[in-house]
Amino acid sequence: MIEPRTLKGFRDHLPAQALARERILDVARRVYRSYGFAPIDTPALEYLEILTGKGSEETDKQMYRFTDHGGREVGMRFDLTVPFARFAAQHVHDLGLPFKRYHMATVWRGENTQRGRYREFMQCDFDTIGTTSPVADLEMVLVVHDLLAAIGVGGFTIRLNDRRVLAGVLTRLGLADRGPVVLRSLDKLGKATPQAVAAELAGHGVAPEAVAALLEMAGLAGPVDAVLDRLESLGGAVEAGRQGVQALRDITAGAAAAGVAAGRIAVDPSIARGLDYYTGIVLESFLDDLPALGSICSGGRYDNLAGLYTKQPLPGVGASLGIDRLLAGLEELGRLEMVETPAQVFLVHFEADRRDDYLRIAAALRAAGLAVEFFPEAKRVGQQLKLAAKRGFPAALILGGDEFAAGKAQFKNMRTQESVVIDWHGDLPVLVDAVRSLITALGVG
RNA sequence: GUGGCUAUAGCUCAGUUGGUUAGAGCAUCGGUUUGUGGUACCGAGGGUCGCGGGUUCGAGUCCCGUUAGCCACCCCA
Repeated sequence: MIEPRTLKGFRDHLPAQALARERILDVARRVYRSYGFAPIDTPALEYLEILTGKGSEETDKQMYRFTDHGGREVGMRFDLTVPFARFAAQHVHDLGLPFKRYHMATVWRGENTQRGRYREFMQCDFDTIGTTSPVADLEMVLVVHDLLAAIGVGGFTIRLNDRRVLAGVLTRLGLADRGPVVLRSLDKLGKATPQAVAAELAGHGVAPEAVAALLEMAGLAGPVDAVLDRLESLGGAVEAGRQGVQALRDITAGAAAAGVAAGRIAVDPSIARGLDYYTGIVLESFLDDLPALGSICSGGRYDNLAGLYTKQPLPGVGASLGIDRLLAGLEELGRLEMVETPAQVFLVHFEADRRDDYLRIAAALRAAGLAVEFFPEAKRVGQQLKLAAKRGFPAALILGGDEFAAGKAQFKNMRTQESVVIDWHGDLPVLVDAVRSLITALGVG
């Protein structure tokens, strides 16, 4: 016997999880489309040279790579941004600018696993390229907001920052050339204590007064306007800093104008984002009830997406929903509805010799847009209902010899165990209409 | 990739200083009930104690390795 098992960091998805996942994907698709983002897809496998060199050495090390049967060096995509850069460089002429796309697909990273961190996971990216308009930045924030609200994740906070604010403060502190190191340390705030981060900064040779200024900046919290005013005085003397603060003012004001509740958005100067290619606004979002999970949706603005593949400058802004991390979080919070069937009606197989009647009824219900499962065996009714209950069916339709004789049917609400008798006189459309309205009344139509 | 913790039935766990045929609850399946599920009663299946090696008269229990999970670093969704 071969032991059935899966690779470290790779998982099976059982119906309850897979249904929850598909539901979120449906919501994401709907929200992205509602802003005009169009779907694209790219291959899972690319030439190695396309994928390497864009990220850090770290990502190169984490990439799954091999030599294919034709002797080509290939790699599996580890995010959706790099393939999109290649895609954009290759197809700009057909796309026209600005171009908005969404891409929901699996990516692979050979790194160590942890809760909400796997080696195979799905990302749901959306980006707008070919425009530097602040409207596109604002739209990114709005999409993230609508997305998390529509998924129903509970309380969440979108944390905003702007790379230029950081740059301004760093320049004023004489640390402009130490950017990456300093930002990486500041990015740990929230996970590590301020003292630990201060010690780390000092270890990098940052002067004590600069450490104090950086920690004050990163620790700023509270009302958006107050934070922005303080940031202005910390880094506004430098042009980049001034621009960054202004951009954040624009976006927070625009979000409010678009109807986003004030508490959903915060300006958090400690948000730096590891990836170096962000140049303007950066964003991370957290579940209020599980901030330790990390960001479930992150993004930002970049100056030039595809510089490696084309001379045409392609600025853009976009974000990515980490659906697997989000699912891990929602499951931990007990906020996932664990239903094991996508169907609405369980049709009990009561009398074996009535098989064709059942098939006719099921077909008519399906034609009316209802999802119906017809049990394949004429087993005991109790057993069939037990299975239906376990699977989470909202309703069961029961027709035995008595019902057929009287031209009736039992519609059973599986949650309350209450039955309604439908009098359909053997007239199929009447039965279909009755079932459909009962399903609608249950709120699962 | 580095370090720490963990690993007994599908799940949650018990298992006395190493000592005979490894237990419980829940879940599953069958029956009480050839027409009605989450309760009750009866019964059944299911474990080479993650895997491999070592110490020992004897290992679920001790040691080493390995695989997987969790946590921290790193990085990130």
